[in-house]
Amino acid sequence: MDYRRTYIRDLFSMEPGNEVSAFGWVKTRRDSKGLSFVQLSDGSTFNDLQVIVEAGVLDEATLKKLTTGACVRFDGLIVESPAAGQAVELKASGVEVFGEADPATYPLQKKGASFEFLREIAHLRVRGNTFGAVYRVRNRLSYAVHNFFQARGFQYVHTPIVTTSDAEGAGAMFYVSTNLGHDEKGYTLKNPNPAEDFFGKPAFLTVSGQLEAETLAMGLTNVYTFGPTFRAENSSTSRHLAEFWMIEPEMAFCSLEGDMNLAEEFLKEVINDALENCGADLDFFNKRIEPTLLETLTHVVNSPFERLTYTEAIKILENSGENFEYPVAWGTDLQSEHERWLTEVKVGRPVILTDYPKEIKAFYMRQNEDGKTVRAMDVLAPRIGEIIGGSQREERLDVLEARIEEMGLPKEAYWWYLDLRRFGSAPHAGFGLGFERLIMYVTGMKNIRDVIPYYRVPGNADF
RNA sequence: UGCCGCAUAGCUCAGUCGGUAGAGCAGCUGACUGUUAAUCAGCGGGUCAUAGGUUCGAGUCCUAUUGCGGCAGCCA
Repeated sequence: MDYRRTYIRDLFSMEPGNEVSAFGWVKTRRDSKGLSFVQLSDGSTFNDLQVIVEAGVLDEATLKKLTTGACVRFDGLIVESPAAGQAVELKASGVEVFGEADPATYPLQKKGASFEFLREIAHLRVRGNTFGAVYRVRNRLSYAVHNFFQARGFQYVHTPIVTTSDAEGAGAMFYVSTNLGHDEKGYTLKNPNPAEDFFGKPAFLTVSGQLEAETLAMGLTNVYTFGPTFRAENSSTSRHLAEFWMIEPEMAFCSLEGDMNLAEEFLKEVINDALENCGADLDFFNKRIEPTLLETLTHVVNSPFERLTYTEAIKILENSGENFEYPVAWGTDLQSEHERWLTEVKVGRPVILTDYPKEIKAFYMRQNEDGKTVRAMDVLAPRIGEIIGGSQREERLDVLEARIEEMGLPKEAYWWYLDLRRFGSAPHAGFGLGFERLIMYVTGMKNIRDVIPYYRVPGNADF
């Protein structure tokens, strides 16, 4: 056996008459007098291969092993299908069963399992229609992300996953330590002093690669990261994970306008890539998960994003006549209900909001001339809310230092970040995009736990 | 972290006024010569999340705990 085999995806385009072998897992078997139909999947495409087993080809004992979940190789002939539903099928001449799956205990069935139940068997859910499709789209989008940036001369950079800088300010962090003992009572801290721990100081899992990506952009010009990120927030919602994948481009010689252009181009291109390359999967999502999916995605690809300043958005919300649970007022952050109304009701497609009050945004965002707002942008999308957050960065040393002091942040910790402004500072901008939220948007899946193979949330890190 | 909801067969669920457990699917046995969420007939399958309480009697009412989910905050 060799990895060079014909995937089931490729068998569908073969001429009838070809002698082939098909490897995969049995989805279902339907018996009729004289012949059996086996649906076989190898995950290479949404559609299953229909295998015809005529009476007498296999002995009764072998046929009985072809149950849902069993792993097999069928040998046979590609033939035109006489029935509707598929153009070609495999007429079996022989089979090898690699692994049986006891039907009495195999937990997957062909019908009606809830996503909540499937999360408990996350190691098997990939074999179902929905999760096979989710993971294929996830793969294609990953590829499209790299294509997008590489085609524009952006260099892929790897920022650290373990960091001793707790200064990003993007959220609660996981502590990293080797200072762990284990005895019959359980786990204990061996030494409470971080100075004697592995790194000689407290260390954490990264919450963002942005600050490090900025250093790399100040030398490589246009860069991007695409890697895992960790947030220890106790947030249990359908759109938060403790471990998620983030895409963070950073561009030298770029303003907020350029940043917005990149964000819009990016979303349109990768969504269009999925439309062109994951057709069967997206058809399934459109049929079974989110009935407006294809319409929405096509609309997003073909129409310009609405761009509003924060101040304009506040005015629109104040005049909306809507009875919001939380009041709208300049200077406070928009609530989920406000963002949803803007993007879902008012505009009906993605909205980019810019120039937020400096008090509700991070220290590194570039201050506007008015002294009140900063060059920040959020891209809001219907169904999922905030999908991108970005800004033009403050490149002026004095302004940045003043802001750090104003916010009471430890200036010493930012010595290397401030060096970027001391030596060859450049106007620059970037954004962060949660990859799982992008997948939710493209697939229509409602819960972020269902677009990553193994999800981590407060209280759950199984598998 | 706060608020709300849910927990009954392997899965998805019903269970009326508090009166002693039901269906579909899955599984098993069989029928059927083209099925594709196959169909048809039959069979087996339950500590009603856990622990207390109220009651003659609790799946049903009350309390606590655990698990899961939704929303909010935080954000991506």
